[in-house]
Amino acid sequence: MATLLCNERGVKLTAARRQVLELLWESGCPTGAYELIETLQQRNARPVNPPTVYRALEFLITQGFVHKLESRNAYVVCIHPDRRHACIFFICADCGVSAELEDERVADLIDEDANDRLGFHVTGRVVEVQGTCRQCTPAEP
Amino acid sequence: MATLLCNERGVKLTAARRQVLELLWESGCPTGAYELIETLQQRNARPVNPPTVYRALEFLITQGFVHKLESRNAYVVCIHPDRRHACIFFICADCGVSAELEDERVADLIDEDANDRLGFHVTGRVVEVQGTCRQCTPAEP
DNA sequence: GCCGGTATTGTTATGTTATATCATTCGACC
DNA sequence: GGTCGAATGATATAACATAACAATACCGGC
Ligand SMILES: [Zn+2]
Ligand SMILES: [Zn+2]
Ligand SMILES: [Zn+2]
Ligand SMILES: [Zn+2]
Repeated sequence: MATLLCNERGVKLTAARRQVLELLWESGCPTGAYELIETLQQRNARPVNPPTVYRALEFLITQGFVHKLESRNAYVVCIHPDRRHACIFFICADCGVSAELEDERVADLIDEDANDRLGFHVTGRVVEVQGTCRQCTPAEP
Repeated sequence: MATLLCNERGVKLTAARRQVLELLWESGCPTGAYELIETLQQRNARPVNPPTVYRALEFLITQGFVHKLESRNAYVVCIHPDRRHACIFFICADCGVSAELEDERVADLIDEDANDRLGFHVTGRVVEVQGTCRQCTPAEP
């Protein structure tokens, strides 16, 4: 999947990059860079330095395979890396999972505010919601 | 202003806290914690350690006088600290200024998505927009 | 005024996240 | 096989943030 997209785009999903992406898939949760470093280290049975992982993350983010959760300093796989999208992250403060949702309406409102009220030219949006997921929210009485 | 609100709320705007708030007001821009530390150090002509500033920031954020910009690791004064509000930050990548805008509609859409699509209980929202402000955006031809 | 408890600040150390820099290796192409 | 640019390795350090405990300030009751 990511391999295909990389081929199409003429960029290389090298071993290091693929490994980081796999780790994030397996984790399923937003994961910190240093946690990735540790896991990689164990798997490869040799030292992995921060730049290795940060460079891989930079690539994966640029290619749209991974998002950074700014409010957590954590990284998570994108659920639809094949197209540009305006997404919202819902991050559970209890169990740590995050859910990515697409909602053009939010992006449109933001862009509208930017244009009409500020004359601001939008290049990117960070929308991250804190709270508790369904599993971690006790049912209403 | 902040002094009044603190009195109402029965909390103290001590010297350290007031100084940090003043610095942020003067700066007018999102400012990093370590920049605040340096400036404080110079003004007071004595060493200022990180916990001093981080504790002040924590207080100011709790009281709603200051916001943290997660995507910048920077802190900025709130433009309407007297009431709870759902705000959006527009951050210029060029000159660094940020504009805070209130828009309930965005918050409502987010909450709607959270409820209807995820069963997610929202406790907080981070909405930060990257781009260029009016001054830094060349006029259309 | 003094005492005792609580909030705040000082101090030191350390944890966590991220990047700069330069050397080395890899891989495609000629 | 030699050349060039991309990618990785390796070391160091920058930037951001908190833990832990000691010292001090503040405020009530006495
Ligand atoms: Zn995505
Ligand atoms: Zn949860
Ligand atoms: Zn505000
Ligand atoms: Zn600007």
